[in-house]
Amino acid sequence: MVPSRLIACAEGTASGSIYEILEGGVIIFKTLGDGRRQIFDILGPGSLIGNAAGQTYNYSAECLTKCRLLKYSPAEVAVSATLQQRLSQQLLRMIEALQEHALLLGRRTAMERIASFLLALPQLSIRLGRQPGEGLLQTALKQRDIGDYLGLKVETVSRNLAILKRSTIISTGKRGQFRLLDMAALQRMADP
Amino acid sequence: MVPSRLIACAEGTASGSIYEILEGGVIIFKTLGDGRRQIFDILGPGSLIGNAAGQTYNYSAECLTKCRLLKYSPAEVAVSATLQQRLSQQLLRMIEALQEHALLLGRRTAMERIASFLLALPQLSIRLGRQPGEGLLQTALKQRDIGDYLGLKVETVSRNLAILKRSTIISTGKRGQFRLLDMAALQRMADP
DNA sequence: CGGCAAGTTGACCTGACTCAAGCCACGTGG
DNA sequence: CCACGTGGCTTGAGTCAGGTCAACTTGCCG
Repeated sequence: MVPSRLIACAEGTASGSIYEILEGGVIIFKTLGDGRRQIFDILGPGSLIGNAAGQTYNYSAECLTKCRLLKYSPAEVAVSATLQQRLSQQLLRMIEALQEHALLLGRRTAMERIASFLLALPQLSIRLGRQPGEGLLQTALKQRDIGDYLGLKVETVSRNLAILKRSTIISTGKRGQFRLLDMAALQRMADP
Repeated sequence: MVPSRLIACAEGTASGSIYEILEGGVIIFKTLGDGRRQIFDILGPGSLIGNAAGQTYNYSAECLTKCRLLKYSPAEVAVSATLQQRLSQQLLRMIEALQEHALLLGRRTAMERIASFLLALPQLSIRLGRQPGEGLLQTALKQRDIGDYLGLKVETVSRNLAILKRSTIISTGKRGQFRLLDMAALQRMADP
């Protein structure tokens, strides 16, 4: 068991072992030379990180919060049928998510992206941890992270959230807390 | 063996069987309600289409040109170890490609996208079929397709290609033919 | 209470989109 | 073989969504 705070694995690192998230949230991303960052997946407890077959990590992973990871060695992976089963299931889920995300990044407007994100929050929130209360969604993502996930700048995220708040489609509590007041409206804004 | 011209499988169609491309090129994409289209992969001979384990196709595939496909039934897939091996290899390749593509769509400028695309053309061109001559790259993609692949409009693609031509970094022949004259410059433009 | 990181807001800028017109390549039929 | 039609490419002018820059506020921790 590996308790970890920050970088789980850097781009280009030799792989083979995989990690299971026991607690906490992890973001999967790539960075460009000049610091531009694109997050393409957000994982929670139960998810596996690292490609068993692959030779090197082609991406970076970082814990959003303190989290507990369980490490499986290549040898362990090789003999465990259930582990392999889970890995390939997760691969499929990841492909599906990435395809949807590519559509979002390539073809949706800022507001459509924000609305999609908010609609996806409930599942994400569940995956990432405790909900603090009825309908109140908690996320460890900072607005910069949300921006890097949606291919937008912080200011754009903040502005669009402000618009949604002003039209009482959502409301916000403390840091990273959202409440979806009008799902139908969000749905309408997310999908043309 | 299934000779096919157009739609290979529509979004939401029940799956189970997979296809191998014997000849021709296939694009993998999703479309938004109002027609916005995002292409996320371009496949050539040797590639497999369709997720074996999945229940439904969550994307569309379309032949770029006349092409020949080989169909495997779910039963065939179930018993063939080599087929399963190839499938999971391709899954990994696809994830890697999708991640790189998400970075491109979310964080790169139009010119960076075009340059990246041109640099990737040689492999793509090989995958998709014959090269007509020394250094001359042929693609069945129309500029609209390139745009839909890179998350850009046709006009933007055309304009940026024009800039590259004017600076003699590339030259173009007939429909869909490119010649890369200054790879180093492209490299510089693609990666910051 | 102080200090710092995160979020908000305004003013301005610009890269990519939109709209529109014209051009070119290619296939078809006379 | 050429005239014509059509779909794809090019180019210009103008617009606008989202980025940039900068100041200010808020929340969070000691």
